[in-house]
Amino acid sequence: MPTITLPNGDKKSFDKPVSARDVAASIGAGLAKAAIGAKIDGELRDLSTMIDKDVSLAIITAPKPGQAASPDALYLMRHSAAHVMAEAIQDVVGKEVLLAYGPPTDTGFFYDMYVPEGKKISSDHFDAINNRMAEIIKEDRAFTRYEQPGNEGLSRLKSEGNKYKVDNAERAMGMPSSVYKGGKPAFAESSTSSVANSAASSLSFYATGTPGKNWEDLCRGPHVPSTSRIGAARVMSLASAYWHGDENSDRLIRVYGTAFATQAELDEYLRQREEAAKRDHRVIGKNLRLFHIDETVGQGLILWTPKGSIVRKELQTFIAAELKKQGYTEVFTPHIGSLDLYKTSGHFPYYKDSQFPPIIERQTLDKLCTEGCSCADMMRRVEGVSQRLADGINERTRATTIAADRIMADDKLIEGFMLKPMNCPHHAKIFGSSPHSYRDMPVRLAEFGTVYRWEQSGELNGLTRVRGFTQDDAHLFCTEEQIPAEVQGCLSLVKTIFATLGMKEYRVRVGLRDPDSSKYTGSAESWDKAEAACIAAAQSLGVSFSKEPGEAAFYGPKIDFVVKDVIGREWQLGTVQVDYQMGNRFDLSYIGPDNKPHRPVVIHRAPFGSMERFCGVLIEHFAGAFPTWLSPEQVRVLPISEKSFDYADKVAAALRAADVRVSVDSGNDRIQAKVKVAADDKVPYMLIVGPNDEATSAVSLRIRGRANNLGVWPTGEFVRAISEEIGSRKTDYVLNQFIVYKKTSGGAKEMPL
RNA sequence: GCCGCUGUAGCUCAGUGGUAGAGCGCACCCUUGGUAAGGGUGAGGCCAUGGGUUCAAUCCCCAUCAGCGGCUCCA
Repeated sequence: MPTITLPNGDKKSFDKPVSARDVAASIGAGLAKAAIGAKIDGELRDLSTMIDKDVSLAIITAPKPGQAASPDALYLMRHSAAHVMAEAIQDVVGKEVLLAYGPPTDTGFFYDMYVPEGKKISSDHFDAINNRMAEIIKEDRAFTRYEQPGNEGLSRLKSEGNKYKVDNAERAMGMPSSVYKGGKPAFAESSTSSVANSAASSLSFYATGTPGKNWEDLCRGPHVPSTSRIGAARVMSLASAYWHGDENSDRLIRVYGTAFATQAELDEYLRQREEAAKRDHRVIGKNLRLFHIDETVGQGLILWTPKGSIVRKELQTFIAAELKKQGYTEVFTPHIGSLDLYKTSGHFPYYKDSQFPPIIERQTLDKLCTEGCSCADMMRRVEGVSQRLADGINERTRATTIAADRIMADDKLIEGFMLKPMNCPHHAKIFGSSPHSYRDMPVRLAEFGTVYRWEQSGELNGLTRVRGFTQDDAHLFCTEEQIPAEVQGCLSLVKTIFATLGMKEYRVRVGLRDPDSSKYTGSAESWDKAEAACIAAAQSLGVSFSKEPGEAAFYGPKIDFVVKDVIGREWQLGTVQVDYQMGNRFDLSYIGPDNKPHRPVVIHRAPFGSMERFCGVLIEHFAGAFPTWLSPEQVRVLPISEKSFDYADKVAAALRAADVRVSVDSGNDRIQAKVKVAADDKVPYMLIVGPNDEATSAVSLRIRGRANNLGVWPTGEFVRAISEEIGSRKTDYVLNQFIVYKKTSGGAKEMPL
């Protein structure tokens, strides 16, 4: 006698077990028709799932025309599409392809498969696979679930000779894998891949059609009722992946695909991908000559060309001005620091894998050579030192105070320098170089500081993942009471800058400590206060934020910024981190009202991450069409013919005098070609000048992407308007002024209001 | 770092076991023009680097480097 509670609170009672489909039908024929799955007590299940006890139930429906599919609906469709794709691949490429693991993802799904020697999947197969998928979807075969007792199912899988499925089954049944020998945690532990319920005394299979007759797969489900409910699906790309993500294990082919409720949505998704590809900052950066990466200089090292340098510098000037308003003081520090410094800070040897190796002093090198120390010896020595220091630091981090000199005295075998991986040690030394009273706090030291990190070569990517980058860094040395206000200040800075750049959508993640872990330094009481401050600050922003326990650094809670660009992609930028540890490591203090020394808390903050990444994100956000104040070239004057070159120069000189970045296209192309080129170069304003304009001391205005051939406007007025737009970092100001001008005046000779 | 794909003119890309082509860009000439490409001529390449196979390699094989797509990683 199950009683079923619906999402609106209604209850329905039945006198015998019913399927979710039956419940949908009892509510309405329309709902039953639209239903593709069910959420039973919060868990996504097949529509055919039988219900024999009291539960809460939500029917998952295919979206109505024009409506977006729910995440649950997409999940069902994509998980089902993975089966369809796998079947299609086995039809097209061969049954020898062994299936491993095929879950849905955020944007689609993939299926990892083992392709035996002699067989190959390539993009040449995509058309055939897509066609076969379309056929299967059209055949509208039912996804039919059936269960087999665990041992029976297992021996069946073993007889089929697919060790990957055997492994999945064994894991699902809570058994140690008899086939996978790797040491890494299994991906099969995630809920999407488990093929049985937690009890797992039986295994579930899904036939795409009739069991024993049609294609089948070991699978936990759930699925849509039948293949036609998938809507539209498509194979997207190939990549390699390892079994269990373990590089010592079998190499599998990962075939990516995606599915949507309708072909129109799939087409739209593909269109968006094209749009995103067009915005690729690496492509735009090359076309617009914004930056250059030269393999002779080194991977992941950015050469900022003149145009890109303007964008970066303008951005930096803007951020610096905001920092000044907030009471920051600017400092400069060198790009390297001695190893001792990083032993104190813990960077060496803690993070040695993500840093460039030490720069050894000539004296030390000479000494080592004289001793007959080979490179291998030296590496071992560095490793040995590293290990001992790491062990020592590990032990000591539990103590509330670590005397810097104790760590520094630990080992003098290796002396030298490191390219700095962070700016904080230098800043801590600046703070520590003079006495501080509580009356001076907080001390806010800001630096656009360049740091170097050893990113794995496969991670490097344009401007967004590099080995040398300049952080918009600052360290706020403050009292514990000042934490909330300082964190708040960091967030308001971010808000101002995002607002100016038109990045309206962003969210923050507040990383909190894992309550069950003891790896954190500092007292529970301090943590509570700092976490509360971070949460309160995030709340006050008025944007969405999430609390993420376990995501804090070991030395304090943090706030991460994730910004959404105009086409909806998210980018992780910078962080604000509260640090209780650094004051101890560097033995920093300020004198409190009690005339005794106190430890300052340090807030690290680089809200935009790095200038490199932020510029990369901005290039994609604006698709290279920067607002006027950021544009490398703000105005291009296009003379109609040689006759107007002198006048064009005069116009350009007037703009230049007003600090506008302007150039003159004095090529001998026709005006059409000059307009085309200026548009390709994404110059915000084109001033077309010919004899007519010269006669009236005017310019013919054309605005990038907004309006063509706006007609004439007095030169002086344009200079005034664009100066206003640039000075206030606005967009559209010139256009708006022009519209006002056109409305209120009859022609070019009159002045606008 | 691992796997796969790629590397030909400044850029985007064709192409061939007998040492190379297009379009754009660049230079020059004609054209002197009114809002998204006027016409012509020309310069420009050790075909990523190093080995090998071959009478002969840009092409086939191996290695290296770099880029791309993934995986893993990101204090």
